[in-house]
Amino acid sequence: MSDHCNFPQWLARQGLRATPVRLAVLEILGETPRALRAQEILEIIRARRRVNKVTVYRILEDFTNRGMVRKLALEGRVSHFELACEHHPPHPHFQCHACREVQCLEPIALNQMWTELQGPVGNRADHIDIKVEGLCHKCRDIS
Amino acid sequence: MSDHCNFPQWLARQGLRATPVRLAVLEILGETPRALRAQEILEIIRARRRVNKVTVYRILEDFTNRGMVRKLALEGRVSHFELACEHHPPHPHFQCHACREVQCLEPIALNQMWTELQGPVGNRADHIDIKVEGLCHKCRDIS
DNA sequence: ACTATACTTGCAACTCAGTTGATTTTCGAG
DNA sequence: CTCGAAAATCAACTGAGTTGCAAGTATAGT
Repeated sequence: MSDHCNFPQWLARQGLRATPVRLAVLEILGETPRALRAQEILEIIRARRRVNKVTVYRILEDFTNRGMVRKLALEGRVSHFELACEHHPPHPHFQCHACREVQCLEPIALNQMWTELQGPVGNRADHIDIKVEGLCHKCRDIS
Repeated sequence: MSDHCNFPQWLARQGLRATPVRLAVLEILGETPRALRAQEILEIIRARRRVNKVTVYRILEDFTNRGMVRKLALEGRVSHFELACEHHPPHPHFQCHACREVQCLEPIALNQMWTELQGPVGNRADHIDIKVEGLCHKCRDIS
């Protein structure tokens, strides 16, 4: 995904220290072409170093609040995360109901839908999430 | 919402007994013009009669599997539910980030987006979910 | 360097929506 | 009535995510 981003610099601009765990979270999200669950991120980091899950959850929460990462509510209990850097603007997602993986789709013109969707007069829309469910090509080949 | 539906008949067609709790779940979802959390449904039923939460969760799960109810994954841990009867076709949702209530928006032409969004070649899209986040008119008035 | 301070991580215990399995109750056909 | 299936209940569990606090680590000021 966005290997274009300079993560240490990004952290510095946010007034955050470039600690190993924070860098690992950003790198993992940057390397993976799909949205990841917190637990997946945790496991990938643990393949390299010892980390406590609380640290990862707190970093993800912090990044989300700062708008560095987007937290997606795509299915029941688990959240998915993806980079929210300049090279990875908001876009629709595709979740396979077999493998549960979340692919990122190409961004589409949201502004247009925006006005159509505002609903009850007086509501202020801040954000649109589009999720497509189906069967991905990998799972389709298997079955 | 859909007071048009004959719930006992609907249950019969599904081969289910029209028990008080099942009817209550359908009536509550039918009366409320927004998607409800399982816990809200539970509390509303409990205002009328004694029920175990497991019963409500199992009924909601069963209805969801039968396609009588749609289960929405709109935010972290809690699911929202809404009737999926003929008078309540799929549609976008609006969630207020202040009161967390979920309003139902008017259905829009999904078929058109469908083809645009399929993403990687070979993926089969079965369903589209659109969620708008923002501030509802009620919360807007308060602030 | 040296300490004070703030920032970061770790640990253990907790929360809470939702689930499981086994048991009891209720209902409807015969 | 009564027997078997469907439905509801109970208690105990699951697991992603949280909380509070202690311990460790980096940074600024002297």
